[in-house]
Amino acid sequence: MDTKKRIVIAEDHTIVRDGLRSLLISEGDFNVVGEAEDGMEAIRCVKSSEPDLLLLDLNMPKMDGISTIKEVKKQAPNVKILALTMHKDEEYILEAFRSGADGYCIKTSSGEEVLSAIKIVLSGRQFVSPDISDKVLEGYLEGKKTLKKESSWDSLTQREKEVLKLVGEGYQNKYISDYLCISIKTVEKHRANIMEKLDLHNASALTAYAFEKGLVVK
Amino acid sequence: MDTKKRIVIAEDHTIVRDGLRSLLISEGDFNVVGEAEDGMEAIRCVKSSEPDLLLLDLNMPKMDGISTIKEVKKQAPNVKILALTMHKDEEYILEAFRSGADGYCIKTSSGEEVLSAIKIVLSGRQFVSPDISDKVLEGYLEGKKTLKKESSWDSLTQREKEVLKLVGEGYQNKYISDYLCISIKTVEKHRANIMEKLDLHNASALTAYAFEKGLVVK
DNA sequence: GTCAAAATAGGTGTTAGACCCCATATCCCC
DNA sequence: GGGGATATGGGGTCTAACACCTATTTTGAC
Repeated sequence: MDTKKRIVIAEDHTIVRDGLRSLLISEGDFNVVGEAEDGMEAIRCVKSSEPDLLLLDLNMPKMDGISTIKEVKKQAPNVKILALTMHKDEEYILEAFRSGADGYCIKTSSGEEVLSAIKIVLSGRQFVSPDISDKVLEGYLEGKKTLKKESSWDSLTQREKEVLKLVGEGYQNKYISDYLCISIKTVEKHRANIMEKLDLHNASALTAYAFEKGLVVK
Repeated sequence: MDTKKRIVIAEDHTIVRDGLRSLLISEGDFNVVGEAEDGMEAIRCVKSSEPDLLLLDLNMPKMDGISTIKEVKKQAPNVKILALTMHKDEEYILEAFRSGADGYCIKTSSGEEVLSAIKIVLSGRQFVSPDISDKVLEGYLEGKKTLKKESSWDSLTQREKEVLKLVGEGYQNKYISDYLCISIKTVEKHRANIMEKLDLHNASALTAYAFEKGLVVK
């Protein structure tokens, strides 16, 4: 009889997937019973493989990570989900947990950390990368503040998004004020509000954010 | 006596790095003698560890992959370099090879493929992922087209690209000057030169350009 | 060995933007 | 009608960024 825990890996980058598999297998207690390259496939794979745990990269094509979590938990509530993200998506932590994730590792997590995260999650507890646990704790305690941050994008008003897009495209306040037919001071004010909401502090960072959010198309 | 080949892994995502290490070690013929989280560190690490091969992720913070390849090959010409990329940087294949890369794997490569790529490169031959080899061949044949492509981009010097990447990541001149161990005036000068060459006139525009060129990874 | 390009760095300004303060008009919601 | 969010503007200060000037050292090509 095999008491090894059954795991499905959902990760679109083959190299990374192979690396994760090697990591899990070398540990000894795990069996990789399925692999998926996008969210859809992950859902099908969980259905057919009936794993104990799904190791899920949140940044995959065809289906966003949050939706995938929700769908998996709906179809197979007993499958534990450890979310993994290679990018700067700390904002989605709360959303991931609310959607049903049991653990959350980020890009700075070590392989060792992922392994222990898997064990913790399989034991029924929750896991968050130490690097970000403070943030989440804050969020649970304070409630509003981090909730706002997590949905920081949603907290922006239409006008602010409009200004942000123009900033992201490299225009100066003077040009933006002319373009929108408002005072420079108003543009500056919008900018200040955006920066406060997003916790950013210079024009380059704003531009980078606009690109990350897909507000500016390259 | 240990005849295992010495390898340095340069990859900023710890999870991926750990996965790659596990993959290499499980194969049996390789020793991971050093690891780096950005280009600078990779260069230092190659210097001190004297590996047979550098497994180099091209998308890392603080220094672009091409510059890293050039610098490594300059300081240690005998070290083989297998470039690895998680993103859609097929455009840079030619530039990578021209800069001194010995092999090129993309995100769709399997662990197995990376292992065999390493062996091929160590044996003195070149390797390109089958998925893209056609493109490269085309590029070699047509020649000019791929080279001409981005004139203003090509007019930038290596140092300028390096500075541009840091600017694009949202760092200020002061930080950049400290990081590169040069005067803030020099950074300003580079910035001015870049802006003149690209006909851009503020930090946001520079950041936007860096993103468009894929210099900054989101 | 010469010459051009690249990288380095300093001086002296101007200006755009970040960070404070403040006020007003509109709108929607309870 | 009061309260909150939104959009609009103005005051000021201070610093990073930018422009334009100079000059040295290093590097590589010819």
